[in-house]
Amino acid sequence: MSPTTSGRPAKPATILDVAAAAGVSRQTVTRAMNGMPGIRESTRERVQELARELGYTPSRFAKGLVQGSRTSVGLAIPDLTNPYFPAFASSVVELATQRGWHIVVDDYGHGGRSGLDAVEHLAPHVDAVIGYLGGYADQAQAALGRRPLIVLDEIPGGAAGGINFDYARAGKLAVEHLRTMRRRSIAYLDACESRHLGLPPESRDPLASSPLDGGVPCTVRGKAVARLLDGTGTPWSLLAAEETAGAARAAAAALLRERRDTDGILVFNDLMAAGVLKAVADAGLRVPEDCAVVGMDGIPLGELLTPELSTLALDLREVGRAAVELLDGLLTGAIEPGSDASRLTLVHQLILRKSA
Amino acid sequence: MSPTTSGRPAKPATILDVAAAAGVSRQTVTRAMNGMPGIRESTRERVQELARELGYTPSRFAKGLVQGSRTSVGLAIPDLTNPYFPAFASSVVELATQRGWHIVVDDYGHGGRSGLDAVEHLAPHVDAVIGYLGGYADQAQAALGRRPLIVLDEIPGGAAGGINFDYARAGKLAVEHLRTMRRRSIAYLDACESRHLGLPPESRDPLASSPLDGGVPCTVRGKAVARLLDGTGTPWSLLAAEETAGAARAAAAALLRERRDTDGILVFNDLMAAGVLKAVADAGLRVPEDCAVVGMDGIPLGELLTPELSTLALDLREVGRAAVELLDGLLTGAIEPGSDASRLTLVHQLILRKSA
DNA sequence: TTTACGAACGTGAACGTTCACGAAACTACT
DNA sequence: AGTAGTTTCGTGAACGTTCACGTTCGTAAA
Repeated sequence: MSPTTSGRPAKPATILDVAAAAGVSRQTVTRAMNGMPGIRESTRERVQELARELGYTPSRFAKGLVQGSRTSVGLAIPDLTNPYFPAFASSVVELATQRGWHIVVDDYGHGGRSGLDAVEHLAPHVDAVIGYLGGYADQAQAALGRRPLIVLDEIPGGAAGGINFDYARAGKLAVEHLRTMRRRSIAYLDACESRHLGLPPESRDPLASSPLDGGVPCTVRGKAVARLLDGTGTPWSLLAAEETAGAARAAAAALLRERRDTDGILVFNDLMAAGVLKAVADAGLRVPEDCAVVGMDGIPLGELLTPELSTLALDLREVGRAAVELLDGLLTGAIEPGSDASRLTLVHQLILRKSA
Repeated sequence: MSPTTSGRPAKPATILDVAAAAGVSRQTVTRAMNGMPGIRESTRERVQELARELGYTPSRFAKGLVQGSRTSVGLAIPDLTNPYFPAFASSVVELATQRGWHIVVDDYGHGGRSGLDAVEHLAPHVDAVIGYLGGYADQAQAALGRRPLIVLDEIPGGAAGGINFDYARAGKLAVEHLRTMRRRSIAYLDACESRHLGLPPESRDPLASSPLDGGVPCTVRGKAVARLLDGTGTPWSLLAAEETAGAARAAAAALLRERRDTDGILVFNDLMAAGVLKAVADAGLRVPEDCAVVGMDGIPLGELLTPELSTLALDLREVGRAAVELLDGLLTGAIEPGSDASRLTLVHQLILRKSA
């Protein structure tokens, strides 16, 4: 038996319904519901009881209209299926909740949507956006008007704030380590998702999607790694795959068939590296003896793989913290949009486990 | 250079500011912004341009107040760090977005918060909630009043709708398979997080947290498995660990030290099973020859482990779809809250890969 | 010229809440 | 009893938008 007497789902009860039922005024109901002073305790209880019975829920619209917006923040995520993003999102949600913010999430990985689609979907409902937008940041900031936008990875000029990663430094750590290990034939497996290029899908370089030596890497981190590997003077292979473990596994399998001497693979991210680990095992090779594998991201999953994945790790909770604090500064006015203080660069740490 | 002339961040522009700037009325601005008919095309463009320059964003509160609530749905998640939940959330977000809904997410896994805390945090901002609440469902439904609540796993009577899983059937599949494999000494590793008990933390049974044979399993699926294993007549071990791979690894390590003959382990979920896989390898045993491992959930991660994890798999996208469609039915009135149509039971499928 | 009519645009009202006041009732002290 | 102070409660206004009308203007048919 439900506590409500009946099921007349017509109109939701308003504050006036409660006031009438209790024989008091709007304001008294407000005081009762919001724990405000200036009301007799017995009255408060009576009103609250009545409100419960009537199924009264204060309209968030009316409340927001008069009180101004409590902060509700959009979170644009390319793909919740890649453990990197939930790890990041978890940190953001935790810190946002601590501040009393609300997170409205959009995973734009399905249905051919872009980061811009996500922001446009989010825009009418939020006061700010944090997100991995894959190159649409300028247009996204335009869609948000004055409301702050925190872009992660590959910040263009237009966004209010953002966080970058130093891929040159990260790549250097990995490449130097692989050379210390005396690896002579290194490969880099890049991602070929168009969103990393920051251009609409149709304009991406088809060569970069080819399984082997597809011209130029299409991602920022790929470009950084390519520069480093070019600098070593030794030959190296470039390949690209979709940003999934399965696609990476297939691409690495092809690589190991065609370039038998490959003895070290640096991978775009940890999820893809997990696939590469599988491919090396499939080929009957040992990791790291026959072929070392280094991932990028630092997701917890890496420790569960066999062999445990060596990786260029980001402190994911720190990334989330930085994003939230940057946004906080922007919202309170402590940080000027577009200023130096609104940009931040985080660095990777080379974590050597078993795979390299 | 920003398109806006200056930086007077005082008050955000309203529809009246735009109307004044354009020399027209509120209503004309409304028509221009919302693609309504009855306005000259040249006027529409002029108003839109002006709105952009003034940084005008329609107040979602005022709009919501007059138009009524478009559906914004809360999603309460125990722990985004467990790949199961992002996989589920990804499906929910995708389908919700297709319907024009918005998802407000709360990960209550940190800071000692409960599923009820999450719902209470969400309640003032959403029209419905979907979530894994771990036993607080009745109180959560009370906090939501008339608004629909879809509870996953362990539905009590109070919630408007919910999805259950048939653990008896699932456990049967696993136990029968282990017995077919001639496993003589089976262990079940349960989770000991209090939220699975549906009781506040302080009231959980301390015995169940002990590493070995800690009395009675504290989760619903643990109870179902215990019943099945008791039915086999053969001895079996019960242990419990926190719901992380690391804790599961430690618990399984202890088990393998103290019960050397253990040759089959059924695990609460896939994440914990990943830890168990590690523990078995740590102990110098082979999977599945020396000790078989079966997980539960069916997360994609399982395929990346070595050996690949056999598991009682749910179709996670299907779980999300069911939740969204149930909520849809509740919101449109097609489904009566609490009716038979509002409850749903999904079944696991035994996927045999390499670990059993 | 009148009439009719549609296109383009404007105005009062309403949505449900809180804020800033003011009014009333009750208490305590002279 | 009179007065001051405090507690409890009520009322007009405002928040920014859309809805349901009205009004104005121009054009074409009568």
